[in-house]
Amino acid sequence: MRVNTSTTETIMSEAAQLIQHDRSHQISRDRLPAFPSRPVSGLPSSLLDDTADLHDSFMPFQGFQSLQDPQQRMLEMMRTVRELVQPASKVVRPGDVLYHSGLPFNTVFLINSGAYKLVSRSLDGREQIVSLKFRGDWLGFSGIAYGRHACDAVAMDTGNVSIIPYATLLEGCVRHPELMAVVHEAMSTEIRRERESLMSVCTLASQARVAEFLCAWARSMAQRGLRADELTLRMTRADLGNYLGMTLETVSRCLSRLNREQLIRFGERGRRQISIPDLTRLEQYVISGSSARTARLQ
Amino acid sequence: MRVNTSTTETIMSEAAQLIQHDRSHQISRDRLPAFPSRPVSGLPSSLLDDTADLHDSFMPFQGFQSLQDPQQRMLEMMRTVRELVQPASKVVRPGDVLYHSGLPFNTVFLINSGAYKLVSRSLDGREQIVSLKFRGDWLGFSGIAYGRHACDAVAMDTGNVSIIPYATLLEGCVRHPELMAVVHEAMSTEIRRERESLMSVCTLASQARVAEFLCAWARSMAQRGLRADELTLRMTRADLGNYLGMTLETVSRCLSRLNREQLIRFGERGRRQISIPDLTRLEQYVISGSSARTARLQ
DNA sequence: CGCTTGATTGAGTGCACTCAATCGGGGTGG
DNA sequence: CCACCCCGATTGAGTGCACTCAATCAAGCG
Repeated sequence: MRVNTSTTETIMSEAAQLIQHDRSHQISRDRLPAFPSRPVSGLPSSLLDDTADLHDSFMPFQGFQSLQDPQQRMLEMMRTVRELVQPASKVVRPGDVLYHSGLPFNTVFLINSGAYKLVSRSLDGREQIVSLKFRGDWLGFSGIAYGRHACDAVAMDTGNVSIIPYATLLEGCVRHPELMAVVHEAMSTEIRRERESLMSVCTLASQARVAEFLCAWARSMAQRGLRADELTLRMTRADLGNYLGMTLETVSRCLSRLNREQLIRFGERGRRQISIPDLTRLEQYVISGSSARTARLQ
Repeated sequence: MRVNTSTTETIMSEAAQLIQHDRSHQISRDRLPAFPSRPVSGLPSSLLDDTADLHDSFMPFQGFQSLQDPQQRMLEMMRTVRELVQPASKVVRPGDVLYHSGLPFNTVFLINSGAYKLVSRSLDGREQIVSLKFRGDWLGFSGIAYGRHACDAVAMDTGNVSIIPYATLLEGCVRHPELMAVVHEAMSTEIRRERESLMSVCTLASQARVAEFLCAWARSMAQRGLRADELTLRMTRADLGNYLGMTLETVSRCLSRLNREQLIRFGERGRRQISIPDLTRLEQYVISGSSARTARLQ
């Protein structure tokens, strides 16, 4: 990524920010293979031993961790919230803004349907899409910290969100520990995803980044029980490029190349519709295409 | 990346500015000026009105938001945790690993001193430093989501951490809502910082990225009451490059160039020690050097 | 029909990468 | 003590990927 230092006169090009592939989509951590046991180096073993046996004792709080199917878990989570909080809900249309960066924070949202983008702004006007959110995701957590929202939340499609005043949520958490577990889990998931985005942006070449983005979107859809082989992107190339940390031209070129290489296919209803004939092959491409773009550790 | 300073609303950028800059370090949100009221466009006003009056009612839960001085707030937060959880603590030495990615999650840590890096690994072996943590930061939140840690936490220096079994923390949160507020705030802060990192990587040219990293580190130190004009980086150029999404050679070149341009100065005790004669000037450089690297939105 | 917005593609350039050599400090052993 | 080595850091030379600029095309709309 290179930046261009031109003067500030252009328009809003600040976007470039992000990249990552799955930024806002789930990672299939569940598919994590049995983790190779690795010696815990450099750490007094007592540190880990101290707490190792607590695993069971805290399970009751873990909420939905025990459920295997992620989709089931999500539904369970949403049902829990509906029952314990009984939130109002709201229909949103494309372009609607749920909250603005800088405005006082007092509400979070749980997405029932639709697709949303979170846009951060820097002082000097750069804009960055920092996350994409879908059904089952929460909106607004980043505003807790300083009592003001940290970004804009913009609907990219018609959808529906539950409106949950933060005060109500906190009260619910106090009364119902299982709700607190749900909230913690959701925030933890959000932290994880941001990091995956960062990793994508930092370690993948542009075409692999686009490919991973598509993989992540597909997995995200699959996890929500939707079609994973026919994606309908609800974003312009500019949005995509901003999110992925590259220019819109590069996005376009990468998609064309992926199409040429048969890894994806454009749909009949415009080039925002993308079908993935073989997700495994696309995922394989990401791995093989992951060039060591950045400094190797160690 | 270039930003385009066109008509974009300067209003928000003020706020954004307070937010941004600092990747893994706290931002002083408290300095936020009275926020200019701005019409909330695109959203049915009822949506916001519904909850607007709740602001006061949830203040009691806000914990330390009302305290003005961030450093005071941090101390208050740490005192609260110590009182309500009474955690054990542990000394760590450079290279010690607090937890490994993939291992079962059951403990979080609160940093009393030292510097730590969080390293994520992808399935295909890529490694990425996703975050740097210091006194007052928490370690381990990302493990809540799937019951397994999402990254390695490695000490970069001698330090001390409080060991807090997650079960204990949850129990404490149930009993003491103010502790829950602290935890939520900490997680929210973590989400914010990850996003700031992403924005840096996506929108800044390499040299500005290095400069911003130094600014953030300096602010972070200042906020913790430490010297902000004499930084002692505890990382190799490779670590730095990995964190910033560039090669170690590029990091080296950027630092040399910043030194040549008098924006920084190398210390006597090696080139990992960096002094910043004029932080404001360095911050100015970041802003002016932020070219529109990526697709502009809209 | 012209205008606008989004997407694609081409041509050319430059920034950040790769490869590689050199330098310096800290530790070890002859 | 010095020679040696290893590791981290710096610097140079050259290359290539992703950027900028720009033209073209398609679709939607007044």
